[in-house]
Amino acid sequence: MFQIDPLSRIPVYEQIVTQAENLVTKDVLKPGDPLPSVRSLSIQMSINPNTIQKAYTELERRGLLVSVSGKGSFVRKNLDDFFFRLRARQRKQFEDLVRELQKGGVPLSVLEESLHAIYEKEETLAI
Amino acid sequence: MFQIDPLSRIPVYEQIVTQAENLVTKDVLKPGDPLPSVRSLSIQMSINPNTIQKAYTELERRGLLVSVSGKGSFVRKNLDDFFFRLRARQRKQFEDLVRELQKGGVPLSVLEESLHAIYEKEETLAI
DNA sequence: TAAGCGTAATAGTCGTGATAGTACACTTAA
DNA sequence: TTAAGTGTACTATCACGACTATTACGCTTA
Repeated sequence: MFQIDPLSRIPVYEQIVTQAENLVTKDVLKPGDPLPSVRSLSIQMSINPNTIQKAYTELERRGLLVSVSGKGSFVRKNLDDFFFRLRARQRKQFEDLVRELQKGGVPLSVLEESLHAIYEKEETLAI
Repeated sequence: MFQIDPLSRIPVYEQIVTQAENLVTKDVLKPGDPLPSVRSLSIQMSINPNTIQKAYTELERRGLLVSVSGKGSFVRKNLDDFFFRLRARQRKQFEDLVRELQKGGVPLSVLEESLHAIYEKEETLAI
């Protein structure tokens, strides 16, 4: 379900969070769907339960899932708020980097080229 | 010379490296120019000498400056290699993020808009 | 009742960033 | 020659975040 790179400089819990967000975005995980339990994921991926829990706690904070003691964790029914804030975070991340690169003297044309080169093949279906 | 934010999640030495790169890019620091000594910068900015040295070592590794024992640190005469690798790093940084956002379902149009909104006022003079 | 669930708490390991202090070899100017 | 300033090296210490290890509690369900 999740592909984790333990050698990455990106924390494991953050990798899980991002991948869960992508699965929901792609509609692979649908509202109401159960997520793997903390323990089962922990065993399956050889990751400490605390790390899984940290990811789930963050996902709940972001409005992607709801956790119920004794039952499990489920994708939230109403994802409007989650999607709204996700898009805001993504846009800010992009804009922060672009501003940095602009400060570093990178011309607009270079970024435009890279952008289109990446998107050229698989055009995303607009909102 | 450098504006450091000690509260940033970005390491101090990395802030120095980036700002030095920007100064060279903007031609504020020219080939042959001396950089402040490790000690003077350390005192002036109330930063440990080791942190300054770490930044200078990285800048030398990146081909921006040359350090001479007993004399000082100077902006390298031939910056071709430095600029080439800097541009490659910047482009990779941008492309990595764009690919992540594409995975996250962000449509091209949104990134295009953000990109142009940031660059619209101050159009960089192309290479 | 027993198994599985989320949750909480504590303690320990590890790597990195930063600090503090000392020391050495070199260059330059007095 | 001497003194000051330079880059460089080294060790030790601290703080923090990510991660691990372990135990425990209360809940739900078959």
